[in-house]
Amino acid sequence: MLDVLKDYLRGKISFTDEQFKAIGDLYTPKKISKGTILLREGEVCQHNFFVTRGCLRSYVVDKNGKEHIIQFAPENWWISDQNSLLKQEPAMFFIDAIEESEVLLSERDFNEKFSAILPNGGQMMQTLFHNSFKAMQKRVINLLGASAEERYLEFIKLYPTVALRVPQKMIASYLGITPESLSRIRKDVAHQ
Amino acid sequence: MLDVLKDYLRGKISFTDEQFKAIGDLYTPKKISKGTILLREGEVCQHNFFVTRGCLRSYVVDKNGKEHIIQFAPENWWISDQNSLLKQEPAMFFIDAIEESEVLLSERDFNEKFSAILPNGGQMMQTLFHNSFKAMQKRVINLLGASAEERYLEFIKLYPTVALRVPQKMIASYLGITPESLSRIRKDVAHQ
DNA sequence: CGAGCGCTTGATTGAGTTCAAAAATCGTGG
DNA sequence: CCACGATTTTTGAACTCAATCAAGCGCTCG
Repeated sequence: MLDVLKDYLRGKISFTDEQFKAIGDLYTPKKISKGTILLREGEVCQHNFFVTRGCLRSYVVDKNGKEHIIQFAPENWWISDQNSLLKQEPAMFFIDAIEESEVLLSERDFNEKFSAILPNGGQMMQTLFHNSFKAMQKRVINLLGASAEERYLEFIKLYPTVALRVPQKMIASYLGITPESLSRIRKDVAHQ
Repeated sequence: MLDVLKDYLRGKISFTDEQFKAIGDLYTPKKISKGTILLREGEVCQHNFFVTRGCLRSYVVDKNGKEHIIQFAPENWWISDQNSLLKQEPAMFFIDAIEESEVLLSERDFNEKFSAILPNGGQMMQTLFHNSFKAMQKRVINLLGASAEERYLEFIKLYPTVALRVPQKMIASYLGITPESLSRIRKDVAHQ
């Protein structure tokens, strides 16, 4: 499982085998069976998850019991409730596995330890965080201005692999529409 | 104008008068007249703006020419295109003044200089950034799950002062609805 | 003081929801 | 490996919330 992480990091930052060994020690590998809930709303998040196989998601449950998916995390993505993890506040959302998955989990102090091993490690983590922020901004812009169909097309452009392996009702939940609407949109799109 | 910043910082971090003097030197005060555009989509953002008087906003213009407001920044708020500023990439949005305003503008290297003056300065800036991220997440959740009326009520709870001084069509633009709809929602809300 | 902008109100339209039921797919145990 | 039950997806019909189009009112500011 660590080799997935190694390949991922190669694209972001340079490091020696020794350094990577030290980084590997910051992670605990774990198999997660489909459906397992790793974090519940209200709990304090203790881990950051790097997904090496399968797929996780984060989501909220609204007052009517409806799920709204915030993020999908397939291979090479990380996921957690950043705010809860860093400030040790109650989490805003749930995290669970939507496929049989394998993750590398890291602790709250990961960032400091990572920076101690790799001088630009802090820089890199910050960049990743900025990217998340930018993605979230784009999503707001999309929700404000684009139709359901446009948002769907945007989604499959952005997450082509996720779009194929995830149940449609979850994509609908991510887009903020009903599964019925997504089904109809897909029919329209197929007939151009 | 610097005393507004001083009061603001007092609530976040402790510092001596000397330190504050050094911080003040990182900022350039500027009067901005209503309607002035400080950043355009596609430009590279060079400044972070801390608002000491008036109100700025950031917004995108979609393919149909419609504006969608991302953020309001009244007194004691900062605003910029973080991503553009830090990575020197083209900005995603516009920033302009919706009232006669006064701002303190800081350069790209502000964070390092600020950290050099105040040991926990970097920590503080990071916390502010995390808060922005959390706010953006909440907005996504709201857009996914709440009705226009619920979003409006949420808005006036979160920005009671902004709700009173900003034109309604801009609030509508922030909420992702038309001015007509907002007008009707307000009528409904008034009659309970 | 008039032109233009912002807000309101009304009538109509339309995108997406809800409810219901059938069709397709998945997963599990025998 | 098949069969059966459960879940997911599709389809249809009625409905609803918000958008669009259009007109009128009231400011303000030039």
